[in-house]
Amino acid sequence: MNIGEVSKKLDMPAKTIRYYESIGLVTPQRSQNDYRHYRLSDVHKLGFVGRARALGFSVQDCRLLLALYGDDTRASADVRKLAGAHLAQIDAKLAALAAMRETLAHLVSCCAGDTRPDCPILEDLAGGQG
Amino acid sequence: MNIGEVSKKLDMPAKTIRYYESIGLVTPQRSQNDYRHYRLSDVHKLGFVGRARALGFSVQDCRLLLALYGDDTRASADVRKLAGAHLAQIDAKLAALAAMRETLAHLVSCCAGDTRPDCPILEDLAGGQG
DNA sequence: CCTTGACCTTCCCGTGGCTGGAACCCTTAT
DNA sequence: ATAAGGGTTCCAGCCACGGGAAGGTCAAGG
Repeated sequence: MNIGEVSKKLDMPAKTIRYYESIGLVTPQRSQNDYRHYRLSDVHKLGFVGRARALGFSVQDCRLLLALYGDDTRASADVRKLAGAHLAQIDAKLAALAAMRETLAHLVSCCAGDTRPDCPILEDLAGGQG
Repeated sequence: MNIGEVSKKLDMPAKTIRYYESIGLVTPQRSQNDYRHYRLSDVHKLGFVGRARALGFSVQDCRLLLALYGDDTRASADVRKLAGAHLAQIDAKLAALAAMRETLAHLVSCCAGDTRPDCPILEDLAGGQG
């Protein structure tokens, strides 16, 4: 398969696929005309990476996950540990975002939103906690 | 005030303060020795930006907010609109993150996490929905 | 045979919001 | 004289790509 076909099949930009090759994540063979030639196993790997990325794993994590996936002697504990760490990160991000959201929602609800200049949002940003 | 003093006072890296100058967000005067000299109003602006950033506003948004802040004839509706749009973005991010979290948490809970290689996390990443 | 158009290639720059580091200047104290 | 602790500039790098230029390749049609 050429890169365009893979791109369609996986709904993944060709640019992204080339990028993954450039960082040594999924390396296809080359045809005589120098076109990238993706075997089924390559396409499979790219799909794997795509799903892992959709779950928010970093590309580095994807590299590790791919290595674990290809290792028959892996311990599932290693995978779980990686995923658990990522989960913790997501939780932290969620907490931070939720806190932001609360503060911001409160400020927005306090703002009249009319033609007058008085605005508690700006006042809060200007004054800090005062 | 020199940059170091401002940095300490606002708990904001000097690098960041210089960056904000480089993009024309907060521009201090210069002393004779070419050191940046921050007046109270500059420090105030930087604090404003810091708090807006902590609420997740982009630097571009900060620029707009600063402009609104400095405009006596502003309408609070404009500020509210900006903040509301940002709030919607946060909500979208929260929803996406929460969905990720659910999927990932489920997978993690399904994984034995022992020395055996069998791992539903990898299976899911490999197989897609199958 | 030539062209058209769709594909592919490499390469370099830009994104956002900084951060790290090198190489150098200024001030003060010892 | 020198050392410490400010400050300055500029360049590079981070992450995970995306845009776009300049050019090679392939299949179909006139």
